[in-house]
Amino acid sequence: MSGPLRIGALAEAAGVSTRTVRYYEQRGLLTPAGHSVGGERRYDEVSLARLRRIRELADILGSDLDEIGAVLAAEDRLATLRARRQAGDPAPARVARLAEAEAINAGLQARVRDRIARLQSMLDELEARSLYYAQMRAELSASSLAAPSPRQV
Amino acid sequence: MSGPLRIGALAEAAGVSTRTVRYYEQRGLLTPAGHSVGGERRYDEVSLARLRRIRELADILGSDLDEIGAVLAAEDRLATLRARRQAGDPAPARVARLAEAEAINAGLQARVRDRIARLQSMLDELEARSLYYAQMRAELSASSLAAPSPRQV
DNA sequence: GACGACTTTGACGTTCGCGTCAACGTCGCC
DNA sequence: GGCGACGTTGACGCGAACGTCAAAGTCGTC
Repeated sequence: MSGPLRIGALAEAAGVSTRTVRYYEQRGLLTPAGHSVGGERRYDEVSLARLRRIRELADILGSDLDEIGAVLAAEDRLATLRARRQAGDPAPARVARLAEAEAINAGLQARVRDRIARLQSMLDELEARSLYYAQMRAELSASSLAAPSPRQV
Repeated sequence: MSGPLRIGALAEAAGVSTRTVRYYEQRGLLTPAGHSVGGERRYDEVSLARLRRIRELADILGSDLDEIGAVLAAEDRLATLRARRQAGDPAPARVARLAEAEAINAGLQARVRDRIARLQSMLDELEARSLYYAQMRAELSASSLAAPSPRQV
């Protein structure tokens, strides 16, 4: 639908500033789809999707642009591998691409799992205390049944 | 065992620089246990545990000292609630403390669960693709059985 | 072709989380 | 009480991830 975007429109669509867009370009995360004759940056739907993905990753992983860049690079590589797929493709090539894709996917999974594991260990401790609190609560209500209220004795 | 620590010993025991220790103090995360007559910072085992906890949280949550501070504050509050517990304690007071502790614990759990959820959603996608790859691999090996190798035909 | 809205590059400012001097004082052991 | 190791405050430096302002050019419309 919507054609080429100027930087302001792109930025607004993604909820970031134009400065941020330019900074991402400087850091190699987002390249304009093209340029106008006068030299203005032009973007498209793909740019927008990528920019949104960057923000999503920032939300998930934290705003470490280097790490986001690494993840994006991995995802890009997966995309090109997918794009290379064609019907009359020699089997060995397909096997090789599949192997690479699986390796990249495994790498990404490892990154994410590692982070989850750290958080999970913290959550485990919190849940353990939670159980302890539940037990305390049970004991307290039991004792209050034994001696419901000072007045009632 | 070991008595009061000077800043250098504390920092080394925790694997950080003395600058970092002073910065944490400035940010309100770590207060010295006391001071020498001459004005040097003195720390103890509790300080060391806290400093290590700060680094642990940084590892788990990322190095946002404000958030780490918030978590520490919550944990501190839990600690003082625990410390207030005594034998001949009126039941209502115990109930109140328990309720507050459970609320704080729930808040911390919410924070952590939220982060885990984000990461988990990303992991889910990766695992989905992983399954897809496995299927591709199965199909490929099936077709290679049908026509094992070009040479064998 | 003029006008207003938008962009460009460049540069300086800001907040974090420290690293790194500098100039001075403290500790504790001989 | 002297000496070397260590600590104190203060200040500037640094890379990250942008915000902000200036001077100039571009875009599309009237």
